[in-house]
Amino acid sequence: VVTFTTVMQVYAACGQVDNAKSLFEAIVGEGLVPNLITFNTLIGAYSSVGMYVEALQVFNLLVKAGFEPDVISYTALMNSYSKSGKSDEAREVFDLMKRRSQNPNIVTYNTLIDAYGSAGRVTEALRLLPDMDFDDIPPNVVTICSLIAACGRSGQAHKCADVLKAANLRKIVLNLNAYNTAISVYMNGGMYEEAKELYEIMQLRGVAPDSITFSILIYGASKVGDVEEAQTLYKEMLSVGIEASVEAFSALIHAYAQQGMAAEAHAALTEMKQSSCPPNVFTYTSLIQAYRVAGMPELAAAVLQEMESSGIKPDAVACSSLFSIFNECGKIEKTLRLWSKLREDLNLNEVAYTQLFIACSIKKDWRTALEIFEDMLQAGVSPT
RNA sequence: AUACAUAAGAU
Repeated sequence: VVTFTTVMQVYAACGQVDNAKSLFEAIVGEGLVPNLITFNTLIGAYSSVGMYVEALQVFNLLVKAGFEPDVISYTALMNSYSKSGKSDEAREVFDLMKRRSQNPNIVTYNTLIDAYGSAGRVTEALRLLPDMDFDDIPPNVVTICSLIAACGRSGQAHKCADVLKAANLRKIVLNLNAYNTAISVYMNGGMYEEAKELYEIMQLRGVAPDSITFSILIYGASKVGDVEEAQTLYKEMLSVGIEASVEAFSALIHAYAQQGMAAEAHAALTEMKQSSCPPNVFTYTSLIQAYRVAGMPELAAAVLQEMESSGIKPDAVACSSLFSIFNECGKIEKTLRLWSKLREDLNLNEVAYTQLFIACSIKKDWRTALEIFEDMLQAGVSPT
């Protein structure tokens, strides 16, 4: 059973939920008896992809098999709700476990905080800090990082300061991820000064920035249209001995794109290939954007060819970008052709679908619009 | 052997 459970965990770790489930069934088929850890592993597999219905089924199965759910069972179930934005349901499980006198631990609290945070409910998330103190469960760096991220998701970057203060007060040492998250939240909230200040502070505290830190700073500069600053930061990164990365290059290309500096964007792409930093879908999406802003839709379309030849599949964002370019220059057929080509193995999002509807409405092709609409509903994308 | 956070691209 231990062996099987270990393998299940491997499937879960690579998001292969179906295989994890099959393995569970195989265990039972072999006449073996799954133990509590086996059940918990399967709940965890479902929870990581937000399949809360299935997670709950396994939870109930566990009880039916005569086990008492432990703190991990409850926490994993909470996480399945959290991942689908169902913070109230996560809270219910939390309350339930308390009523059954199972004590929440730090992970349980962090999961609940993240459930609120993912749902954009920072206030509720922050309110849990005193509860943790009351329960004698000191918050840790994960707690802080979740709260910081929550500030960003709810568009309240200014509340980050409170979280950082709370961390200081409790002598919680922030790690690189926590700093990066906070800097990024400040950047996205337009609080450039605070972001820069935190960048200084992290170094004072002995946390060395990495290429992600610099990418965040570069994106921040590109956000305010400061290409020079973006370039300076990029050079600074290299000068402190941090290797160029896809992330940093992509950030730089994004900065060029915002200004329609297509030549520079393309030059950066060439350079990254030479420095053995293979471009990813983020890089290409920014490059497409560069051509778009520069008013060169043909070259934007050509990026798609290059993606194909380098084996990078366009995702929903890349497609929506291309769709809107085609729509803008009246190449409606191209939009629809790309869709029919990719519809089999691509999950579009609401932005991409909207561009498809725009294409149909320009063409007054209501039949196709309806077809796309049905496709959208089947894909589980709800209209906005 | 099982549960938690962690930047960036399109409208």
